[in-house]
Amino acid sequence: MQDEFENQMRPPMVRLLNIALDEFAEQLYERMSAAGFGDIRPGHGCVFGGIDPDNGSRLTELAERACMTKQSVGEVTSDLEKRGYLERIADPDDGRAKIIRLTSHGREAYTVGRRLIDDLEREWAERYGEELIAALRDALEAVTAHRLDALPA
Amino acid sequence: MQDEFENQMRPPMVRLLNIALDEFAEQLYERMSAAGFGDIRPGHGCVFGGIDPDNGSRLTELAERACMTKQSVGEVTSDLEKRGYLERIADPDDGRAKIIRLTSHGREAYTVGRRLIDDLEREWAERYGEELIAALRDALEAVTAHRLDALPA
DNA sequence: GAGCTTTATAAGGTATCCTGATAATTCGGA
DNA sequence: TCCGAATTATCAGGATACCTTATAAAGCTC
Repeated sequence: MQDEFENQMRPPMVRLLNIALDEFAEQLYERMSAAGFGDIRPGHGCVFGGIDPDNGSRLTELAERACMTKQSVGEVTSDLEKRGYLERIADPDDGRAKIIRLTSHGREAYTVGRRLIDDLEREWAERYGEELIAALRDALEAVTAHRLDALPA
Repeated sequence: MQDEFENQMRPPMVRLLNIALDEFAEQLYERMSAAGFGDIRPGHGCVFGGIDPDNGSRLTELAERACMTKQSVGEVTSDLEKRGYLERIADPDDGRAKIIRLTSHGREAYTVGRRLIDDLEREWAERYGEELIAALRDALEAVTAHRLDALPA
């Protein structure tokens, strides 16, 4: 009863998550743009987030890691290929498959992106407190653990 | 240096936020559907999240609270109106404006939605620990505070 | 009352996902 | 060894959730 009353005027969790994500993403893509990668958009994350930066990955792998359909990831892949971030090469071990690999430009974007994400997280820690951001991380990892575990290496 | 090494293999914050939001939203809309509101979609949140359930609100208010354009919120409003959740009535105090009000069906969806969100948050607390979810809430509120503060009552 | 602002809407476009269908290749068992 | 089933990628079309630009009507200020 008192719990309901307490919660009544606090913003719902789904809204907080939404705003926090939006905030982080906004800052990230602003900096990506400033770093010369203005054509990288959130939707490209399903590739950059799952690709093996050294050996490349197959479309099926990327789709599975991103929890998306192969068609969707394929579309994003074509877009990034068109923009010069990726290349598709035939898989020598499987005639059906292709290996999606970062070009040198793609590798650059990948590296810069990772660094910007780390930067942002560090800045959040400085701004809001190390402990608070560590707690945020821990909580998010706990809440998403079963999803992350279900993913392949 | 060691910090970079520690972070290296942990999932990036933006991904964690993405998955957590997706997880919460998925469960919420699943239950909304089970409760008979299967036609309520995430995009409708900009109205339900900002509307005054008693007296209704103007489009401009809803757009400002949702940080969206009036056109976008207007589109969502028309959709919800078509589905019987809302009605638009002329504002007696301003000939330009219309008041967007919940119908009885809309009020039902609103109430059920709020309860389901509270339910979910309570279940998360039971599953992952009261303290962890409280910490998650606190951290998210801290990180989003400046955005929430910028909003009107 | 003229000019600016505010309210809502119309029209059209972009981004990010989806489902269903298709073609090529590989694999596994009779 | 060959045939059917599974796997890989892709094509085509659609749904959703936003956006920008332009318009119309009403209010506000001087």
